[in-house]
Amino acid sequence: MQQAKRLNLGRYTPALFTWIANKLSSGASSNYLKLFGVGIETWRCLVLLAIESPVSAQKVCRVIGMDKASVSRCFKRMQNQGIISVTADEVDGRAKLAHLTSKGRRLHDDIIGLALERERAFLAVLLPEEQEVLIGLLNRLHDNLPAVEEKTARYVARRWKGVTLADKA
Amino acid sequence: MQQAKRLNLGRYTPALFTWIANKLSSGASSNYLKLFGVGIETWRCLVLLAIESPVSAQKVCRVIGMDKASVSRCFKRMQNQGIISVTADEVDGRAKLAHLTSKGRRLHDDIIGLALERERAFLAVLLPEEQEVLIGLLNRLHDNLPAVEEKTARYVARRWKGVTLADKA
DNA sequence: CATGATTGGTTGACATGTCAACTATAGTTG
DNA sequence: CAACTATAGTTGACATGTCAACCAATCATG
Repeated sequence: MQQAKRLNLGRYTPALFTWIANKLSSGASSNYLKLFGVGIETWRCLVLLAIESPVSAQKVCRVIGMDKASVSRCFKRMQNQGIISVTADEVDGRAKLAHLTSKGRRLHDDIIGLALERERAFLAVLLPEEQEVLIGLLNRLHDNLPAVEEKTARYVARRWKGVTLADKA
Repeated sequence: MQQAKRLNLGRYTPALFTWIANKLSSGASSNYLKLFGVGIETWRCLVLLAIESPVSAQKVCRVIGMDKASVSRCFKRMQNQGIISVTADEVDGRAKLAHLTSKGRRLHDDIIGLALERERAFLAVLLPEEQEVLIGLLNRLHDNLPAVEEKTARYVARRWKGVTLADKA
């Protein structure tokens, strides 16, 4: 069985996604840091807090796809900066609830203008219909991510069954 | 002038890109680390080395979009692991050239099967025509990234001219 | 050819992202 | 209710990604 020997970089979608996302995120992060003193993590939490406050760390993880370790550390930082206040959940003793403060609200309202401007610039090369197509494709691909890991695990089990790192060293 | 107060997360493309790319990359990285003892950075360099060897660090930066600091450290690691050998460029005394070793070639050929399997699983929810549309859109968006930073800089200069962090603290 | 600007690469510092181990509380079930 | 399991959050460790400062070699120009 002949195996493909090289990737075509211009058509290898994981690389394209990584490249685009990294440049977008790091550009955003460095702008937010310079102008507002907060990074992209805080901004992501702010986005959800502006939609729903109070909110638990858990919910942030589920909705924005951040790791719970990131959210935990980010909440602590935001609390120190006065962007959120934290209370215990009265129903569930394990959970903590983050409440957006007025300072946090102002910060959100400052950043959102820049965030939307960046998105406009990013999508400017696409026609409105193409933007709709893109959003639809992205959402379907996003929903498919769990299946990618499942299929990978099955493939690895088949193809590399019993092979360990030492065998290849 | 009324400003949008919240983002619609399901339609905010920077978030969708970040989410998809992070999950794809970290899933790939953890698989490559477990099975082959190398991370996603090494794999990215390997991809280019399989297409073109020898290659300079500079070229890797340009083609794959990695930062030169990452490439520099990655090359050093790969050299220690015997995946590449490094020679001086005879034409340009500053440049170093990375040559894929036979061990590196075997590693590449092992990983590419898994990488392609992951891409297949990822794209499985799209029809072939949709995959073509996606690739086209991604390439156009990718080419537009420099313009995003330029436009952002102009917007910041207009909107936040002379405002410093201290003013907002 | 001398000088200054540019380019390839290295390094330190730090932001971001992930995993795994751990604690504490909730829920489930015999 | 006791034992088990699941869930929310914290923390340490480390992979990845970026920037800025720096060195050395090259290039461009007067």
